[in-house]
Amino acid sequence: MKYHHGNLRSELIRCACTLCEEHGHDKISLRGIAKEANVSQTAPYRHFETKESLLAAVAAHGFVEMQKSIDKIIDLSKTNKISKKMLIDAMLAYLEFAISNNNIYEVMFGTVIKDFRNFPDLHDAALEAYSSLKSSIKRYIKLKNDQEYDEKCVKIWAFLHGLVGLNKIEQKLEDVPTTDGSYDMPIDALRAAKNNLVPFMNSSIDALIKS
Amino acid sequence: MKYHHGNLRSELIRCACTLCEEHGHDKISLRGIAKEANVSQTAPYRHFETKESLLAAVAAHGFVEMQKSIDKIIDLSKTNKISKKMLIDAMLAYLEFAISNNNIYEVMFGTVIKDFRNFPDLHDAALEAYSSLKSSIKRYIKLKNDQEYDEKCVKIWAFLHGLVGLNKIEQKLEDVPTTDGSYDMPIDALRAAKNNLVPFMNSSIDALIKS
DNA sequence: GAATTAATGTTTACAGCGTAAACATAGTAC
DNA sequence: GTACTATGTTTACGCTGTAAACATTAATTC
Repeated sequence: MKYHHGNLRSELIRCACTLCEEHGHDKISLRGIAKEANVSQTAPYRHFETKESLLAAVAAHGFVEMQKSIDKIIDLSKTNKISKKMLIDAMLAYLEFAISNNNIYEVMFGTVIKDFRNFPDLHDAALEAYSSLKSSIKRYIKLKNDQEYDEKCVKIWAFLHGLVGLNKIEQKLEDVPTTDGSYDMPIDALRAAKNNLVPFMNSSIDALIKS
Repeated sequence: MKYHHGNLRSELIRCACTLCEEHGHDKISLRGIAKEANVSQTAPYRHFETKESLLAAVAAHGFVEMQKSIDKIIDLSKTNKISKKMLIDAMLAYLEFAISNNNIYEVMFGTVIKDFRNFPDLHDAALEAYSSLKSSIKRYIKLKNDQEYDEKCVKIWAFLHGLVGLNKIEQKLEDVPTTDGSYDMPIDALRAAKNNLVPFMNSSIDALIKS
């Protein structure tokens, strides 16, 4: 094994992403990540000031990947109108990413990273995500002014982000018969929503945009 | 100082709530909580199996308090119809609680507690919160069947929960002029929403209920 | 009411953590 | 080739969650 790794920085991010998604950010250690990358325990400190800083890189990577998976549906380089189906599909892609990258989504939106201003890459990636949501809506519907687009963006993003959160809750409450023997209402309700996600999203998004 | 504390369990929960809200769940230690309660470092283990278990008690307490602050607006012991203003006020109370008890809300809805099934009190308190939201909506509007109420509940709860999440994001992106010198769009949008929260909520909740 | 047991406290101990400091090696600039 | 810088390793420290052994008090049994 040679003394210098050569590409340790990106290797650490890669390992951190893998381990984070597998075990959750609160269950992984810098030491574990270093071991995974086959370097000494303190090697990461040549590339990241703190653990938070490495997790910020994980979060930034997450925003970029999320963007990519949405871009597969809506080509952001174009400006032509998009259909409602396409918009809904993009929102579904958001949910799909959030749920199948649960633990990384947690790093992106949770309390691990206190202040994005300390991590310009992350800050930029997060803003990029917002502005692409906005331009999608602009291509879907004609509204009065920029402020109105922002308002719809906030409503829709909040709704999507909230659904992700509720999905996590569902998993925590899962499958416990209540004292009277029946199952829990919120779980059934969430399941029903998930099983009919397309019509569920269709009605909600439409309502929010027109509200 | 006497050897036995007498009421250590509830005192620990109280201290944990205070410290958690002040510093965040990831910045507090069992040892610190024990010190705050003037007992030895391992005394908490006579009342809580793990740190997670103590935080579960904090979360359960949070759900109960949240409920209380909503009950101040909607008296759950009654069943008469409620006005739209009252419903909106209850939602605002939810947001108010979530934001002014930021760090405890994080414990209630975050990833700290993996599985509510391990903590029956917490599990019950969380279900209670859902069912009171549902009964509020039932008293506000007449819908076809129970399933329809559940669907609206999920939509509204997701929306509220998402707004709380976005509010946290706003704080993390705060006040950074972008490269072209202007300020960030999502922040402005979120601020605008907060400054006009009542009409913002009015239109959104209405749209979701009717969607 | 004394003896036994259970509940609840303390002390000690351990491995794992983030990270600081000192040192080692390898690549780069002159 | 020599100095400098970047990037790696070793060692060390104080803090953490928590297990185990021990101490004290309260409750139960006879």
